[in-house]
Amino acid sequence: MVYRRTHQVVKRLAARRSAILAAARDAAAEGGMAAVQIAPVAVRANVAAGTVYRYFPSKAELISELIAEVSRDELAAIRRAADAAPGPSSALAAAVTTVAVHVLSQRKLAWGILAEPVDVDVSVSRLANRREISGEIAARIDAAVRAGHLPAQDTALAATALLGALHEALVGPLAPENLDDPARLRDAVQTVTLLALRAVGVMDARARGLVVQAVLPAKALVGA
Amino acid sequence: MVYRRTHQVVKRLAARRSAILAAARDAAAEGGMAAVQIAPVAVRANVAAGTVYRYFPSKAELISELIAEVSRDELAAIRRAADAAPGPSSALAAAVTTVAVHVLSQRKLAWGILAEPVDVDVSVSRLANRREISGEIAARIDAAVRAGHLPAQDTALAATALLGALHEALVGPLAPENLDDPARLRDAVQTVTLLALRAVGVMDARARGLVVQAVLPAKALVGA
DNA sequence: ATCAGCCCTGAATAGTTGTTCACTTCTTCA
DNA sequence: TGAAGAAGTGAACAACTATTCAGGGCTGAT
Repeated sequence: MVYRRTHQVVKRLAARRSAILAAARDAAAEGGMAAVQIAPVAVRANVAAGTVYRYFPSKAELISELIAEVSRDELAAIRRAADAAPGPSSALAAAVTTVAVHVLSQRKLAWGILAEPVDVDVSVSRLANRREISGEIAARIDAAVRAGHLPAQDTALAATALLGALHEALVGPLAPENLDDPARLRDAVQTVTLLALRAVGVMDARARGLVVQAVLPAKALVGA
Repeated sequence: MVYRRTHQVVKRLAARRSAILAAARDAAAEGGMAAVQIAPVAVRANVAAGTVYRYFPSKAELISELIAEVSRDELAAIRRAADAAPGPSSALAAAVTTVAVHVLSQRKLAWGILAEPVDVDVSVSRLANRREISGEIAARIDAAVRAGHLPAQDTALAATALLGALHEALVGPLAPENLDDPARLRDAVQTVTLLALRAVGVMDARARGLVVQAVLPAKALVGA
């Protein structure tokens, strides 16, 4: 053989792969999953349509990786926030707030990742990622239950319901309008977090305190 | 003119229109909105593809009417259940339970109507219908607030969050599996209703009582 | 410098599905 | 019964996009 991949080439290939993924992400953030089409993505990434297929075997695979990437980031943020909290209830509040803030910071992208149309192959991948996030929330609820802060309950169902409430209230089509205004945004996050905590059984008064605690550190993320 | 529509013909036309809508509804119930394609719907309705266009100017229009029809039924059911309740809190509980039961009785259809892909024209219609249902729930929350049963809150946001929680927990991809089993189904409805009531500020103990009250009459609907 | 082998290109292909329309069939009424 | 007009048909058309592939260009060892 008279050709072998040089380190430089390997790096360029990796960069190109990232560029394609980033282009897909941008497209999704702008126009939802429907806007993630091979030709436009290729243009954004400065490659030809055919090149995309040298990096991803199919569009479904590309979208799956995109979803996995975004979900990974979100899960890590949730864990970080929750682990930094002083107790199980605070951790739950922090987790919920983190989801709310994340989802708000990229509404269109979140919508695409969470709910928009996709074919079956993608659904499988998406489902796995959502399960992980839901599982994380469920674990936090469970911890609070075991600590005696919450009544016993079906934590998996509760976690799913909480995520549904957050998503619908914040990024769904019925979500409030002016969420670009930081003050409104904070209000929305607080309101929804309060609802979520009460839903799993935190007393109203206590919930209000937890919300305030949780929203403070989360503010830093809003810019991100 | 030597031709005028006879009463019989008018009736036949109306029947055909209904048949097409029903075919679309069936298709959606079986395979989601993606399965609502002109050709298959036409076959189900025993007409040719072209005939569909004599009754609906476009696919978007057909789907919009389908959504409107289903939403109208749901809204009526919610109002009926809530109005029959003895007080504002019971009414809210009844409304929530009704949504839960309805959504469960036609999961695929509900999913399609609520969340699945559709083009812009349809989104507008869908949005209007969801707004109505959300508004109805908001009104019920508001009534309970005014009666002093609940803390003051952003009722519109709360209503949206509740609907999101219900949908995600009951028909979303993370929903529990064996909801065909009636016992499980009732458990799920109860659990989710409890979460919803607590979310808006009903005390745990009182919420449990309301749930039991609300689920009894709603049982009748499950078969429907 | 040279050439084997890989990467990239983008026009062509193929599959899907909404929509149209020339034609047929049916309904009404003189 | 016959003609006017409406309703129904379904094959053809059109638009959109994922995917392919034959050929051009670049990279790296000799």
